[in-house]
Amino acid sequence: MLSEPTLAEKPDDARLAALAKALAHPARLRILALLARTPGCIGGDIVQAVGLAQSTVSEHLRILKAAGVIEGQIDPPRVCYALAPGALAPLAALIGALEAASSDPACCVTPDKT
Amino acid sequence: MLSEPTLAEKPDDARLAALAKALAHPARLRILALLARTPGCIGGDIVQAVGLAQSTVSEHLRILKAAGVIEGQIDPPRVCYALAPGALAPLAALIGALEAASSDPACCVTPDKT
DNA sequence: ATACTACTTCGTTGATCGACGATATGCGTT
DNA sequence: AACGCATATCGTCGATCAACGAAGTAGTAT
Repeated sequence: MLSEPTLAEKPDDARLAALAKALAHPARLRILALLARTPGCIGGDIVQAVGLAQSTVSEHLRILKAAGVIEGQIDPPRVCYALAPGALAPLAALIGALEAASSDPACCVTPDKT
Repeated sequence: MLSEPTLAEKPDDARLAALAKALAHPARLRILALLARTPGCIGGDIVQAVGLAQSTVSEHLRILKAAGVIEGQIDPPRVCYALAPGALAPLAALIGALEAASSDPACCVTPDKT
């Protein structure tokens, strides 16, 4: 008998949660904003702009790369980072759907008790 | 002398990061999806749909409320939950801007070395 | 008053995160 | 070969997260 899918049966949720987690730190948002206005940023420039230790920034960049949000092209000894096209589209679609649903005026209709 | 703002001087980043963090768990995404298609959900229904312990779901609901993503209307002894209109608009705007920037073909232009 | 329901909070546990300095790695230059 | 540069990784520490069962809280019904 088929039951309603549990949490573990919705891989999309885990993927979207991972995307959201990549954005869930101010430093990573700052890095993304920098890459948005300066395509092709060098790691050292990012370290300067963010104001954290080089190893910390490197870790944040690693997290963003692992989530597929940015790409890094090696130009030894530097790495040239850029936003990955379309990487956030699934999250954009999710949030768009939630925003559309939240505008529905039928929220919180309490059942008639008479 | 004014320097480039550091991380701590961009409160928007922290707020947007907090919004993203609220979405950074599959269970919370599942709850939001449920509320999107069933406005006005009772806590007990959410517990059944998510498949976690009641106290765990309560904690996730608390996190979503604290982030302002959902609202809860008390109808004793139940609570009626719904998506908060416009709560994710700032995150939608951020992601939209990043997506627009990532489509820019000027990515990773390496400086001419001659 | 008590009993029940639904939800919130607490305490615990193990896992994960984010900061850093120190160190390792890979590449190009000399 | 050695050196320098830029980046990646490691180890550590304190903080935070997410799961649970148990206990607490608030409102309603009897």
